[in-house]
Amino acid sequence: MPAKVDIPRKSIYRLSIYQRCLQRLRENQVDTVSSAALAKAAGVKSTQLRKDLAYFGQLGTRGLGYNVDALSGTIGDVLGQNKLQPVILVGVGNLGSALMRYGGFRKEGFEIAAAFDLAPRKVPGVNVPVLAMTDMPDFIRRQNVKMAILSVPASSAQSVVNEMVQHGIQAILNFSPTVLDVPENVVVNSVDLAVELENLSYFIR
Amino acid sequence: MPAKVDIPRKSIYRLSIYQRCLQRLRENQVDTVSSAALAKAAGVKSTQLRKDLAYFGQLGTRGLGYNVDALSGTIGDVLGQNKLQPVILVGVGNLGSALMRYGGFRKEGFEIAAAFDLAPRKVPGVNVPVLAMTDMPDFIRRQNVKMAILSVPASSAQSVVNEMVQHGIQAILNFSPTVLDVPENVVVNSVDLAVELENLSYFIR
DNA sequence: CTATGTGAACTACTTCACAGCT
DNA sequence: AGCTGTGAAGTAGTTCACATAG
Repeated sequence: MPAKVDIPRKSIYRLSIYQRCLQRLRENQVDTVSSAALAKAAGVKSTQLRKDLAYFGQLGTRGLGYNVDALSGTIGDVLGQNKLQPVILVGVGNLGSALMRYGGFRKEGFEIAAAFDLAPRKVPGVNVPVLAMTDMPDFIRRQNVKMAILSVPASSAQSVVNEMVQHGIQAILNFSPTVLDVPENVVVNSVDLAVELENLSYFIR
Repeated sequence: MPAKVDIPRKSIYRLSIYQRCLQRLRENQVDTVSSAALAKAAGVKSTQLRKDLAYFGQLGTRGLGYNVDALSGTIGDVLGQNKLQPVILVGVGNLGSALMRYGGFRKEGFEIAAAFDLAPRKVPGVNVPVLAMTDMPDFIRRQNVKMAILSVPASSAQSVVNEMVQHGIQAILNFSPTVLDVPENVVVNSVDLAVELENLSYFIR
């Protein structure tokens, strides 16, 4: 795989969007698509799409466009979708249990291998074990889990993160409304609902 | 209020973070804070914080720092937090009902005024009316609602958006995994769980 | 003639360096 | 002396313009 260092994070985000559009094309038996058409579906400019894809080699055919299957496969490799990636979820509250019930992850190559909570109890209708927080370190090591979804209250987020990271978690999707402090080699994406709403609120007059 | 046109969107996001940190300072009876200290808490560089704040005037005192109450008030004004902003939520599934139960919105100045679903039924433990989709247009107009949270399946997202926008919604927080097409004057922030995970997946080796 | 790939130009954002108040 | 505010410099990301391949 090519060097990851100087590919913009925003390009990576867009690859996911392209991938979704390609999936739809595939379902519709389309086998070739131009940058213009795919860009339209993804809501970006065609030059941007071509730049994004060019980071990963010459993926298209001049005069013709991109092969849907091949492009989708390449993007899947880049995003690590092509092998099921185990993820743990920590904090089985309102949001946590809703996320456990959300089926969309598996389709995109992720599997919630287990959930953890201080007061573990089964989430109805979901086939994921809910374990005690004290079982987390062991689970991470044994199953070699690298990714975690964090949906605990803000007050305990940092301490949970410290423990996760210490036992091998390298990437965290954070839903707690707080700024997390992590080592250089750990990636955090934060989804902060209040921040998103406030941002919208600013842009309405 | 000053012209919104050339203030970077990222600055607005950061204002929300600063606001949270200020709130904590306020709880601890701190009344003055330096850009260095606040920036540290927010996880940004102090120059960036000062630039962000400078868009809204001279808010600090040279040699001293920023008054916590005053700064928090100004940011609240900018973000429209100082009057309770009504929001509707459309799509009362797993995620939708979890969002309804999430208490954090009100604290930040937002109130879920009503929720809408094709098959409306009360969400236990929440004091928000759940109404039929057909009631939405009227509700938006009568209550003059400008903001919406969208948590419907991808397949119906665009048509719901079209209807919302037609009746006056100006800002949408979108949880559906799809690209929305909206008029120029409508703002959309999308939170796409699969995209966030894929992005993390890319950055772990 | 069509559509990709890409250096060059441009735009947006961040950081620096330091002037200006208190 | 201490800390903010800000033009200037630097960096990152986007768009343009066009050479290149089918």
